[in-house]
Amino acid sequence: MGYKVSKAVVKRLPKYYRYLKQIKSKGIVRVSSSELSQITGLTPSQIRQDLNHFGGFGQQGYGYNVEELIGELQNILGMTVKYNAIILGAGNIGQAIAQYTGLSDTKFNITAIFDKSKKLVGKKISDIEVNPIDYLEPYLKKNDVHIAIIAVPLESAQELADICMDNGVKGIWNYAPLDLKVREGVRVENVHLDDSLFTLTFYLTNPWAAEKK
Amino acid sequence: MGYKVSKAVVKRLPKYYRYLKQIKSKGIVRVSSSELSQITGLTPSQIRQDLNHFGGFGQQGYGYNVEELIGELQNILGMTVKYNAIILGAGNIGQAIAQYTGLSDTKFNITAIFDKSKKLVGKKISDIEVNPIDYLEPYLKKNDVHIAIIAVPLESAQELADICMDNGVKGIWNYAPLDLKVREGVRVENVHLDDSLFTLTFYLTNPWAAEKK
DNA sequence: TAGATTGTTAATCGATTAACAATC
DNA sequence: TAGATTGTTAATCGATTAACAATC
Repeated sequence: MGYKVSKAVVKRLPKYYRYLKQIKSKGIVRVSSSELSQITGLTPSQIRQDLNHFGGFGQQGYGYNVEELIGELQNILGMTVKYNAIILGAGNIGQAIAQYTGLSDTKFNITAIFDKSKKLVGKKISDIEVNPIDYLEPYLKKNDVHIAIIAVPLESAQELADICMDNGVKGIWNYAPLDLKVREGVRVENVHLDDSLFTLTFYLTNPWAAEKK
Repeated sequence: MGYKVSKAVVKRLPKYYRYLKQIKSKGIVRVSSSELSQITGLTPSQIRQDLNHFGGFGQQGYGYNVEELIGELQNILGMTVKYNAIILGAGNIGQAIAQYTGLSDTKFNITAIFDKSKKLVGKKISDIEVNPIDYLEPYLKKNDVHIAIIAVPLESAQELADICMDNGVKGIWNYAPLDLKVREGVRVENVHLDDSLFTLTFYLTNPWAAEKK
């Protein structure tokens, strides 16, 4: 703890969390790295290595306490921190995110939604009213917003991201199909849906390329 | 061509495609690996290595012809192959995918949408009528469906995926927050939205972990 | 032709896996 | 205590980067 962690490790953490929750729902109290290996498909070594980046959560001869490990992962993943987020773009994607209920064991908090379309402004999406996009900047100045979720078309994405970054936003969850340019200290996570589809059609088209693992 | 390609390489291909389209729209005709390096942030070496998995598309002393390389990437990524896809789940995510216009330079083709909710059945989403989920199996038997897009809740995802795989579907684009179990020869691409969000909150919560690259 | 830039091999770096001593 | 399983170091594997000869 306190040193760099490779992106490969970070991307596996939510996966551990997901499987542990599943295990817990079956009433299982303890789990070993080799049991986790069987259900996740990762190696026991890798699982132990990954977790040990953040602390020794296991116990020799016993394994890991499921509930305890879930708690640790919630801390590690920032699920216990209150983050205020706003959604830019109230189209299907924006609405889907606003209505997504899977974040209920999280302190993640959507405080406002903005859209430029007059048709959508004023509409309520899971109890949050859609604001005109002009209100974005004043809103950011008045409120403490940590994360901006960008669900607008390609054209306006960078411009809106800039406004957010100019006003203290430190994390961007980007659904627009481009790589946003961000300043030092700001973190972007991209959800490039079409990239993902193309990797699928790639493998269907080139079965010979079939990945080693 | 004809041997295994690592997943890391495959994931960069759509990125190349995206940047090349952008370059082309600026009227640029040729590009070198070092120019591509500057705009993508990847190294020239890596770009040349990646492309050479699929053929020698460049020319010494010249670089790459932008339009030609775009064409090659379209072939490689399967954009020139006609794939029939169906969407399972007509909620926000399903609708967003059905309405997404970014696939226009693709032969990718959404032929049907299914949902279990009576409220949605019969509704038209970009000219495609939503069918009841019971029609899924007969539809698959009658039509040639290559890809199933799973945009249903966690609970029904695996069951529906099984029906699809039993009836010839070879690719699954999965939006449900679980890792689907698939049989030999079937390819899944997961879009785990919450995993993505958690990697974002992870970095905001643990700035010391800030990724090397 | 000379200059530029590729394609490709070799060197380096980092991530995964294996092994094992520590210990519950 | 004996058995199990971790935490952690060492070995292996694979991916990235560097270098350079081939060639347009």
